[in-house]
Amino acid sequence: MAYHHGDLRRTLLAAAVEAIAEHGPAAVSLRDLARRAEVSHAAPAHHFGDKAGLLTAVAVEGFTLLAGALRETGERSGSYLEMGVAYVAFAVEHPAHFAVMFRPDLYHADDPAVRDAKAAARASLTGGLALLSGPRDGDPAVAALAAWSMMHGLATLWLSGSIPNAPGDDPRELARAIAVVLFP
Amino acid sequence: MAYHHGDLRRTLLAAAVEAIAEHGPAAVSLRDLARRAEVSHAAPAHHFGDKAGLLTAVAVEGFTLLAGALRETGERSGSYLEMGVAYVAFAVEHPAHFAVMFRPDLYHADDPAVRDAKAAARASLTGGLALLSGPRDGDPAVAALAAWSMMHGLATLWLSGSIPNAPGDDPRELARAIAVVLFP
DNA sequence: TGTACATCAGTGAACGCGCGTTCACTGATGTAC
DNA sequence: TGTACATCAGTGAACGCGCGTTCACTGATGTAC
Repeated sequence: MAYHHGDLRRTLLAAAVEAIAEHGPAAVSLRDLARRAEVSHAAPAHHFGDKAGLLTAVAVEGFTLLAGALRETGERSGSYLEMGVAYVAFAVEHPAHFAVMFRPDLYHADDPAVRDAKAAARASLTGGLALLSGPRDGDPAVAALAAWSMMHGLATLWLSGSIPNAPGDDPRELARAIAVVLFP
Repeated sequence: MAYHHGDLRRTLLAAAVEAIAEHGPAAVSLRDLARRAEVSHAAPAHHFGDKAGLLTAVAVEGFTLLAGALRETGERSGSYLEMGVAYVAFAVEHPAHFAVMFRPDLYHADDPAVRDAKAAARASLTGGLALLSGPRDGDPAVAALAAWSMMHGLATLWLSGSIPNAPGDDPRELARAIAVVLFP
């Protein structure tokens, strides 16, 4: 094995995502990541400084992925409802990122990279609001918060296993069904 | 100080809620609780067995409180919408309980007491659906999931500090506003 | 009312473990000449 | 093409810390008689 790994940063990040998916963000240890990546236990600190630095990188990656998925879905489908479905799909497909992103106490939330990525995701989301067809009465900011809350809540409940009697259900289908209740 | 504390179990539970509110459920240690309660570090294990046992007790208390608040609000107001507001109010007033309740990986989710308390909360919630006035088209189970997701999502986003530009806003008011979008 | 005894809540010392952090180091890589 | 040197990624030993768990114990309480 080479002394220089080549892409240890990316490897460690992938190991972190794997570990978070298994045991949650709080249970991640730098030594465990080093073990998974088969490097010395001091190597992760070399790249990320500390645990919060590592989770910051995960959060940045998460918000960037989410922003991209939302924007892409909006452009492709032209549907705000489908953007909501994409939000839930992102959470289900990237549960580790999702778990970190909304735990700002665990990472350096004031890091410029994470602020930028978060802003991009938010811009994708609010930009999609214009796709809602027809005139709606009421504050559009309230409608946006309603939609965000609903999709975020469904994703959270699904990931925690709280939604009953739906073992085979696809969360994307559930998202679509409840989104129709909100925006018939 | 008396050798027998008298109500150490309750004291430890209160200390746990305090510690969880400060550092999250994953960061709780039995030794820290003992320190807060000013007892020997072996005492908590005597009462709860282990950390999961302690968090099980917190979850039971949380679901019981939530079930009571929902039922009481439904009976008093006769409004499904106000029950949704009460859900968010519970989360904001009992953030530690709320944080534990939906992390079943942290406690003994198959414990009968927690199953019962969870079922009671669910019964309060679904019972309130009957309060919705007027005939609604569509599956009532979908409408219930929509409402639950929305309120749960708002609570989660609020607690994580994700809702922007609303420093002085009362989350109960936000809940009421977005609930109206769902059930005009 | 008093005494003996069972029960149980809480103690405190001891253990081994995994953790984050530090630090002098070593091996690989790239660049200047 | 060859050599010298700077840079930096990763090493591995060492440290102190807080943790959960165990276990023989002790002090308080309640009950039987």
